[in-house]
Parts: sequence; C-alpha cells; structure tokens
Amino acid sequence: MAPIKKILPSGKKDTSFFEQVYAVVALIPFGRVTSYGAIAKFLGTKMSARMVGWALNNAHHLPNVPAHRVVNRNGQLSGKAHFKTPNQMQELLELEGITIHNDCIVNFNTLFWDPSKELTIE
DNA sequence: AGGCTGACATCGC
DNA sequence: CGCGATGCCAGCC
Repeated sequence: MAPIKKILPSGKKDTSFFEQVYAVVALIPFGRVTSYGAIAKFLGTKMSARMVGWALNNAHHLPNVPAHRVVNRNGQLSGKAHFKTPNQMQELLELEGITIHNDCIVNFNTLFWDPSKELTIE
C-alpha cells in the first residue's frame, strides 16, 4: 500500500484532482487495469469520473502514466482514440498479457485493479 | 469574465 | 427495464 500523497511530484501543495489521478494511474500494476469510476471513487468523488478522463487527457503527454490501463467500467477501451494510433492501446495491453476482444478486455473482472482496495489515502 | 466541453458513472422517471 | 438528465473540476474559447 502506497500512500498517495507521497507519490505526488515533490511535495507540491498542489494536491489537485489531476495529481491524484496521475499518482493512482502510475501505480497500476503491470498486467492490471482499472476503471475511471474506481479512480474517481477512490479519490472521494465518485461522480467525477469524467474528470479522470480529462486528467488522463492531460496525463497523456506525461511519462510513466499508463493511460492504456484505464478503461471504462465495462472494460471497454473507450479512450483508445486518444492515443497516437487507435490500436496502440490494445497493443500495449496485449503486451502485458491482457486479451482484447472487440475493444473489450477479456476477464476484465479478474484483471480489474481496485485502487481503493490496494491503496491508502493519507 | 462567463460558459461550454471533456477518454464516465449514476440516479431518476 | 431503457433512456434522459445531472454531477464533478479544470482547461480553453
């Protein structure tokens, strides 16, 4: 369990929603995936799932932010269109041993990584 | 300075 | 049970 705030870039007081999203996404284990809603819920505002997507849009230009491991609650690759190439997201996931079928993650339930179960907020 | 938009999720009718 | 409307925060017209 990693305290989220420790991971935030060099102790800025900027504990913004985005920063937390980056932190959580960056902590997703190899070969695992999570959902926008799970992240939003973990951050305390379950209805801000949209913001997670927006944050990832910003995060997309950052290193170490595996946005391809974040999908919607159906396990569908909703954000693949925002990658350099639409199939890069699938490629990356398959590279991690995840199987994609019709833009949906197979065994999503098994591969699902719940931050609120694996992480702790200080 | 104010309002629309955005890679979603959930509640209400 | 299915579709429409609402919520959230920040960035960009």
